[in-house]
Amino acid sequence: MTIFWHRRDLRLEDNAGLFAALRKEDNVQPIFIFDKNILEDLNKNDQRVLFIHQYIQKLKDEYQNHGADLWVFYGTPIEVFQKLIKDCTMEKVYTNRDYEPYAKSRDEQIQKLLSNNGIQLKTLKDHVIMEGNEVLKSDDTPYRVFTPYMRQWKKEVTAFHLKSYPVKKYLDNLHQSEEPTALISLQAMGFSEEQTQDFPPIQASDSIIKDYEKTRDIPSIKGTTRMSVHLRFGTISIRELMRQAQKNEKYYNELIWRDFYQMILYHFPKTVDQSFKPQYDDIPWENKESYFKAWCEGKTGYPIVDAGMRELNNTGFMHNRVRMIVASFLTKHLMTDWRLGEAYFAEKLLDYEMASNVGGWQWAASSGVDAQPYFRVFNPTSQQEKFDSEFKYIKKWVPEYGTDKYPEPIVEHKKAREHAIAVFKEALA
DNA sequence: ACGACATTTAA
DNA sequence: TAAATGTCG
Repeated sequence: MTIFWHRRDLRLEDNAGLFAALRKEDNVQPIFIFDKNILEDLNKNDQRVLFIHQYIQKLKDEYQNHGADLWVFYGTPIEVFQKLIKDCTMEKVYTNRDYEPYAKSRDEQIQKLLSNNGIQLKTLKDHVIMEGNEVLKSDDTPYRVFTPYMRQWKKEVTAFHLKSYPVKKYLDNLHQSEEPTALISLQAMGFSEEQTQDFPPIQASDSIIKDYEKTRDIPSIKGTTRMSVHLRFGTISIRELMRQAQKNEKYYNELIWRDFYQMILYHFPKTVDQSFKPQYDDIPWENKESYFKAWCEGKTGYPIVDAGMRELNNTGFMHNRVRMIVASFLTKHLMTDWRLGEAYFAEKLLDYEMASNVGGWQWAASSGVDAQPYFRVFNPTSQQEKFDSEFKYIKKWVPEYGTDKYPEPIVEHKKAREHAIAVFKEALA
């Protein structure tokens, strides 16, 4: 028997690792593990667990339509594989590569366990178009600036990189099972079954892609594809989306940003909690609790910031333009450590992707790769005038804006800006 | 038996 | 896309 291990690739179609397993082996048994190491740190109403559970059910149904079954486990990966090694005879395990620090160490451990038992672990590229070491500078070191990276990426990409893996042709090689196993319930894992947030459909709208550059920065309209959560959990294939994105270069480039940040996290895993530019770890963040609380609750007195934070708190999503505004506000106006903001997003965002989130926060804090310079501070008022001039987005999330119930600004823009620039300048001198 | 061209395949 | 394989006169 050959095991195929689903992780952040919760789909049958155009799945690199599943394709490789099915083409080269027969008797392929797919599995998924609800990983206790990850789940134990989450709130019990975490909507991501619900999202995964729903798509696992769908995957299981799809496998069953082909006479097979998805085995779903609840435990740590090590425990689960120890049990699998005991219970069935397997020669190989296939899976798709994951570039996050936890995933890398988990996979190293599993590889050791397997090889001690004479089992091979085969990993494939699936989550990105170009992997960490595929697009390098001429001196073979990784790019640190997006634009030259993107140029080189485009030079190297071929139609073949974007081609779908025809998994369907080989589904006969799935291990056939007469009676399907039950799917563990959310309740049994200590999670709520109540869906309080909407999950976007797996469908990038063609009209959104076509008009992307005209509408993507306006948070009051549906101008972005909302594919992030599906890319995060692999319910859509990046290759398929990239092919669609070819219709609009701006959108296509945004997806290259995703490869870029995945590549950066792969090469520089320390950036998860350390500044990419080390001197930025000397910045004396003020981390004033009342400011952070006001930011989290959307009560800063800056309506575009507050609207964003309330959208996040209510829906698990925030429009990308507004993510940049609130991140700049927290790190610069409120002089709060970007790690606190990053952690808050990590807790709240349905589409949370470590590589992009860390990259984005370090960009805002000016500490990252290709970051904005520290003296450039978003002006929340002019951002609002530019991107929500009619207060549509603000009115939706901050209905009391303009009444006496709405708070006064907790900091004054000009003073906060000058203060931040002075502190950054001194710390970096 | 050969080159020109078409089709398939690779991961 | 580029290499390998297939088809045809």
